[in-house]
Amino acid sequence: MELPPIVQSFVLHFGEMGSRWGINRTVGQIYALLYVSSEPLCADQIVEKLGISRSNVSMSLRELQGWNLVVLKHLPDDRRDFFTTPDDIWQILRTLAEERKKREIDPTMTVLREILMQSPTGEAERYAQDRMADMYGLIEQLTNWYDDVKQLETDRLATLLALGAKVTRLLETKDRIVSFGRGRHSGKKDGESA
Amino acid sequence: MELPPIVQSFVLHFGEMGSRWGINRTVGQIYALLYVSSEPLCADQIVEKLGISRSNVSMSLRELQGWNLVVLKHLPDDRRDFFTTPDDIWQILRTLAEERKKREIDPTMTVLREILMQSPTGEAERYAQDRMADMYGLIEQLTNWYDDVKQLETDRLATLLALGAKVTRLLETKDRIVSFGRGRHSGKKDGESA
DNA sequence: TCGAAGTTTCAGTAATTTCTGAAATTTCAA
DNA sequence: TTGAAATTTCAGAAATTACTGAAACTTCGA
Repeated sequence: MELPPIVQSFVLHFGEMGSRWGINRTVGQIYALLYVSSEPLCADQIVEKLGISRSNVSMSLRELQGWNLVVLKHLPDDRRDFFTTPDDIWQILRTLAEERKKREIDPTMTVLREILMQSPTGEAERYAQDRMADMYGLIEQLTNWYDDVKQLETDRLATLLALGAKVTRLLETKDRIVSFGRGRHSGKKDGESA
Repeated sequence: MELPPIVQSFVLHFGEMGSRWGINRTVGQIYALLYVSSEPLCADQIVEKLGISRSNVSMSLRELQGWNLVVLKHLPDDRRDFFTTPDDIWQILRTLAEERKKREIDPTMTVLREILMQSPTGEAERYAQDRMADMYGLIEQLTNWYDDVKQLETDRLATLLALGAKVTRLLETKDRIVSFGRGRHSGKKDGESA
């Protein structure tokens, strides 16, 4: 592997973390390399920089394309494919969230839906189904929130993030204003500060 | 495996999904089984229900304890450990978020911090470091938000979720009120509706 | 202290996943 | 068409991860 030390640490780390993130070492390394490269790279350049086989690079790039995490570029008068990652890191985040949801959550929701359609035959099944319904409900709340928030433009999303838990204070303010306008007070207590 | 069909589908699904979720098949199956069981189970009961070796159960339970995903219970006059999952599914969600952050994000932030402390020696390194700084900054925003909202009580968190992107409309309302109070108008356009 | 019940450890094996090199396929200019 | 460049496929090898059974350990009552 022939890389500047800074880049090398980053690439090796992504390789090691790969398994925790649901991708394999090579895929992680290639992604890291593309992410920190200012110019798009072709497969043979990746082979050279990472010291892995051509076929492994080919398969890993295919997998990254499956995740929509890489962008193809072409140079004039050059048949080779060149690869980069999107410049906009928020876009990368959105893609990652979408793809992980697709792989890690959607299949479970499908299975839960199927199971919840069946009628339980005994007490144990009834209890199990109730628990699964709880799980289904919670995930549904989370994914509804996600579907809602993912539509936001980046700067609004950033505002929302920066606000964090303070939003609840805002909510209380609104409650007060609204109930004042309606001539009555909400029952909520209101003691929190900074 | 001797289980009601509904429970069996659920358990097998969790086993299959395990690899995508960063746990192995057995760990996934055991967790699923405990989650849908109304009573705590001891290791031998798990062996029997899932048809796997005693030692595998022991190691997998240990791993689940490492994730803080199981609760130990004891019966009077019985030395055996019995295991369950917490009843409160929001608590499970919090634990899961915390542990995944610890395993999937924190190590990367440590590596990024270390790399960003070094001085780049050339143009390529400089570019790479800038990209890493972008990544660091984004993850920092996300984790700050997370640290903030994880403090919320469950019902407030649920309110926040239900609100979703509508929060931005609330923000605009507040902007209007505040700027009205200060005797001037914000520059933001305001055309969005339901 | 003994021994029975329960649990964990660990070396070896099984299963799975990743990676490679060689062969096959695609693409495109001449 | 032909063939050179680029890419993909895939069977098997290599590496990694998961699982088991046997032995070791722990706990606690008698």
